[in-house]
Amino acid sequence: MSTKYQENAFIFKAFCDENRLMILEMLQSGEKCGCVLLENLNIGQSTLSHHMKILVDSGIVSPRKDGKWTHYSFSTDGVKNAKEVLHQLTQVEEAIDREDCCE
Amino acid sequence: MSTKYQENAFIFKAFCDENRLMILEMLQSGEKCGCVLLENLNIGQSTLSHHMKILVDSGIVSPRKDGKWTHYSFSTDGVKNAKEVLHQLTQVEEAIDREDCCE
DNA sequence: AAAACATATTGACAAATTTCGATGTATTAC
DNA sequence: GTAATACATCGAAATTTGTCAATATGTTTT
Repeated sequence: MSTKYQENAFIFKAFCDENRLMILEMLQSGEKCGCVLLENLNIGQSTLSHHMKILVDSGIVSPRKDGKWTHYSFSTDGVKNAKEVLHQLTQVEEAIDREDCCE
Repeated sequence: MSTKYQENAFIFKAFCDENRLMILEMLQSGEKCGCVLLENLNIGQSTLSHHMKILVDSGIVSPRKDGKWTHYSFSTDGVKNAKEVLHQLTQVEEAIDREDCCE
């Protein structure tokens, strides 16, 4: 089991690493297979595999298996969800004349 | 110097830790000073200070110094910026009949 | 001025994350 | 069927991050 805090933190880990952001940038121009992503990054194949797992597990990216290739693209739902969660995490309640602490 | 990737990754680190998400949740009901935040978390004071530094440096939270207290609240601009960056990171270009790699 | 309080900083340690090289498993090409 | 390709998994090393206790700094209270 995991708390909602852990679950939400997990989503944003997708955006917390330089190489993952480069990967996402590449996916902006459409679906890409791992081998193409690898060509444009200075990391090893196993490291790419690790990052793709994080991106897929976060829900931001979807894999499409096709023979020996795996094609990755943005998950519309995952992205929408991340935006909703970000909005929810940062929204401020109506000011109901609440008091702060110490003064 | 730092790359845009590092800068953007840095913003989202604010949302990648369980305790920081709890802190943000507390700030939803309005400005809070460190001592109040500390009361509601199971971490030491120096650890809170560390997390607040990350939140402030990410731009999501603003500090307001008032005597011996520091009051923290959401930064409207910082939150807006994070949302914009998330949108930009995840937007897919128009399908310009681009080719994928291998098949 | 002394004591108490709020917060920041430092140094050390533990835990998590990133990375690599080696190896395993499919699938495709010859 | 053998070789080559794409990707996953494993184990280990390196790095980063979260945490604490101790200490320092500044403010308020008495």
